[in-house]
Amino acid sequence: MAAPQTEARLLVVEDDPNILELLSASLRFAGFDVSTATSGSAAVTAAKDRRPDLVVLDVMLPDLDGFEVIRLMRESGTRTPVVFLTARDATDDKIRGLTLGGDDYVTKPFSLEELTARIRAVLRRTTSGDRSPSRLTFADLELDEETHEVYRAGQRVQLSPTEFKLLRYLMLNANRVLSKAQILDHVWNYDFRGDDNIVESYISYLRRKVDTQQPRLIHTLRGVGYVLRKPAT
Amino acid sequence: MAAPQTEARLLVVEDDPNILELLSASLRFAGFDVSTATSGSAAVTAAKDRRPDLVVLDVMLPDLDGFEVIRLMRESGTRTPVVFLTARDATDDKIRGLTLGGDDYVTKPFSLEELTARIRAVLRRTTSGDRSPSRLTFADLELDEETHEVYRAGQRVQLSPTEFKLLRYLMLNANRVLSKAQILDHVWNYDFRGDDNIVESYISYLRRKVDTQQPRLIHTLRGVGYVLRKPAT
DNA sequence: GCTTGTTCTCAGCCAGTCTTCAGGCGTATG
DNA sequence: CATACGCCTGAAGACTGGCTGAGAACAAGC
Repeated sequence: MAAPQTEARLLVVEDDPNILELLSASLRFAGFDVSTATSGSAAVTAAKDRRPDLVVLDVMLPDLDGFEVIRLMRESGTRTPVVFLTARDATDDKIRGLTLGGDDYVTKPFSLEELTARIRAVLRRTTSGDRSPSRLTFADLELDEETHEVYRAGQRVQLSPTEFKLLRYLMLNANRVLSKAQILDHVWNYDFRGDDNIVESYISYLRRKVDTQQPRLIHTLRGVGYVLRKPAT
Repeated sequence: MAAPQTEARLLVVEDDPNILELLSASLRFAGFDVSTATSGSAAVTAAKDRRPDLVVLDVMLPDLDGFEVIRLMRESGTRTPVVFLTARDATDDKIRGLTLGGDDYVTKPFSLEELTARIRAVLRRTTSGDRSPSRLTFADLELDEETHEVYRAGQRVQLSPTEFKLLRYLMLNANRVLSKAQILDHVWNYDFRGDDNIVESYISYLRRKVDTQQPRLIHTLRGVGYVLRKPAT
């Protein structure tokens, strides 16, 4: 994935080895410079040593919880932004107010699209003083990551959350062929256990909503995948 | 086969001796430097010792499964890309997330063409940052491995998946005479039990689609095989 | 609670694709 | 020159991948 924030340094803190592997593999592949820690105390040390631009932090850790980790990091003067990973139910008071400091959180199970979008958004806010585009464009398609508004040829189009995530993923990877497996891996939650056909369904929905007019932008490559691109290239 | 990634070092991990033999022989012939392992634990050791550029890894192994192998390899710091071999049906839990780190998978039974194409694609993506050509050319033939687009003399030509694989195989082996048996072995799935005649059929289809104009590039050597080459040689 | 929108599954359908078969043609060989 | 063999190709039928409508399952808001 051609992430705009290429080379930003992330510290990923997560004790479940499977999820840690999932995260670090995909964030690295997305162009981030990733280091990892599997406990709260290791995280505090790593943050001091490596000075990451952003921390991805599971709130449930074996030793300290995520909020403790942040407090310790802040006490040593670091003002690193954080994206928290929390369980679905966590209506915890603690989660509240997280977004106040420019931080954000994502609930498990998340999709990688979701997480990387949040990371990008937080980095956008905190680095380079707010002055970066939250708007993706491709041909006459426009997608605003902040407001979740989508326009085709200037016309506003209403998308459901999944449709939006799928379109964003296609736009971030415009002109790149994406297999159904890749789309499933990135756009759907990591615990989704269904078949490929759901991708076909959502591609179908998207086409109906954003690709009814010429020129067609969403193309099927039979046996290979889908690609967003201008025809006749 | 004149693979672009000649000399890349592969580690092939597969417990079925027949398939292992098939794979290592043909990948060696394709120009890769191949070492092998027949169990998960042997694979981990071999990866540490030999530092391959890519691992071809059966997910069904007698001792550890493929995912365990990867995790152990990653824990010892290796960031080697992987192409997994999986059973067709395996919509299995585990298969999800495989494409996240730039890795890929091929379902059994595959064709060798399929597998080497995936290996090349993964190496292309992971080594030397993405911008290497996915385009094969021979004379006025162009074939894009990523988008599956084919041009003859600048004209776009539509090919079916099998036609595409056959042409790619011919192009990768331009100027080399290929017997029908060879073509069958490389382009068709290894469990294909059919007649040579299907190769003739597909050569015929290909000629109709990409070889209608002068100079003719696909030549028959009666009793021997086929060859892609410029005439008057 | 109910309503509304959304997610996901399922099954039917269609176009395109794969595979087989058989007849015809050309070339090599006696 | 006759024959056999290899190759080419049209036709036909089976099969498959992808698209979509219908609806069940679920969640969110009222």
